Amino acid sequence: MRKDKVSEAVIRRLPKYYRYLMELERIGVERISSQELSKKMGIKATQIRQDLNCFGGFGQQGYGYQVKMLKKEIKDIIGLNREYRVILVGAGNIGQALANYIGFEKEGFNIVGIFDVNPKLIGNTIRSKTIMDIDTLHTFAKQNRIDLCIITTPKENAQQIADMVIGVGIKSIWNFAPVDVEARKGVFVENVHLNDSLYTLVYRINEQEGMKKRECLPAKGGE
Amino acid sequence: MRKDKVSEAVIRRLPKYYRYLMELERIGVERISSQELSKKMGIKATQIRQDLNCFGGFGQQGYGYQVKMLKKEIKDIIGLNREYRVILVGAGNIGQALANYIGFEKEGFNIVGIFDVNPKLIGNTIRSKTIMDIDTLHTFAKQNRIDLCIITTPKENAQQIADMVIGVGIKSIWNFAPVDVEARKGVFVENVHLNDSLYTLVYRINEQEGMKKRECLPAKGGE
DNA sequence: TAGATTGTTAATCGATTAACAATC
DNA sequence: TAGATTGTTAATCGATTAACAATC
Repeated sequence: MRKDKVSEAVIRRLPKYYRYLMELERIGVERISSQELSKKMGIKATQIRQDLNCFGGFGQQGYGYQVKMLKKEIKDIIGLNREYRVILVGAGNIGQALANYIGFEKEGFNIVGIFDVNPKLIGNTIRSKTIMDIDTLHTFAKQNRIDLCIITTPKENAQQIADMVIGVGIKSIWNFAPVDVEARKGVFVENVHLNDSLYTLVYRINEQEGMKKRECLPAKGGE
Repeated sequence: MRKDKVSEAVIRRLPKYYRYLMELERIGVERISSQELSKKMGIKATQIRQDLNCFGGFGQQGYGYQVKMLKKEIKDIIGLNREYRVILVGAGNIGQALANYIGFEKEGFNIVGIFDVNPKLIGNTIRSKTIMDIDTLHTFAKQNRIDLCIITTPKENAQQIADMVIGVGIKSIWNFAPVDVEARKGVFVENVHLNDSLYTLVYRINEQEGMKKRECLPAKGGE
């Protein structure tokens, strides 16, 4: 049965389920129990069942889950059963990489406009899409239905771009600039923060080394 | 006082603190209270104090925190007070974007080797670093001290590359391939999963729309 | 039917938040 | 000193996990 509110933690796990189910389907697995899936994914079976039951009872007692069906369900739940019209603002390193990445297109994300300020980039094409002058963004966004805006500008411009595209009615922003883009209620922002990701990794490296040197653990019994 | 174990949640917030403190220092703010910082960051003041006290008492009662000092402390805690020698495997779209991004270099991450299988890429240079044949990776990694390996290969090769670099003693992996790279204890892996990030964003878009259509909320009192 | 495995309730665990004494 | 704000303990909240009845 459906839960009244799906927690952030569950939402974050949905794409992971999708990923594993895609792979299982690809290698021809027909059914899987929460137990088996648990072992593969490294999370508890009971959590899997709990998570899935936020959206419906997709399994069958004594049998498990049909991989194909469950994958399809999760695909629908995430919203990958439709197409998305995407614009990308900032055609630098990361912008170009994302525009070139065909994985997104395969899942229904179509880049319909690429924008930049740099005159050297304007007019160039990425996968047959012309990079347009950022001054034309406002008009373009008004004239075309756009579902999602990717921001890959320097951090100084990110919020300004966000405000502008929100102003013309765009409801979701995938931000790669290293600032937290803010938006009014009803607009969805996902801040990626690659730096942060790297730093947590680096923290762990040093945490271990630090243990020895710093002796920061209050001795808690023997060991 | 230092906590015996710093939770994952706290670790994930450290780079965010660092980011905000960098900005505060840049714009010339000398001191800040947990209350003010709370407002800026959108997290509770009490959580900030709780978090910081995992590592030490950096504040002063009745005054707050010295921005410069606290930034320095967090920088040290994360481990950004030293240099890292990095190799990058997979010089495709994302690999090139990361190799070109100077932000990492500024924080002490030096790319000392770039590798690919593609003969068309091998020999090319990215920021004056030559792309080398992946067959030379094993020898290279043995002969050079390397702190971190960035994997930007297709998903099919990611685990294999990981196993190899772990085999020659590399202790941390920043993986961009859309699979969960596994590693033995003592090796740190950060799986980035850009797709997952996009999908959670997309989920939110549809969640809202879904509300109306599906009527999945059990009516809980009025409204 | 017997065996397996789900869906779901209840218990546990951990993280966030409130409250306040300590102290600058 | 009085006011401000930390550091820290205790309370709350939410997420994970265990347990088991339901059922295929």
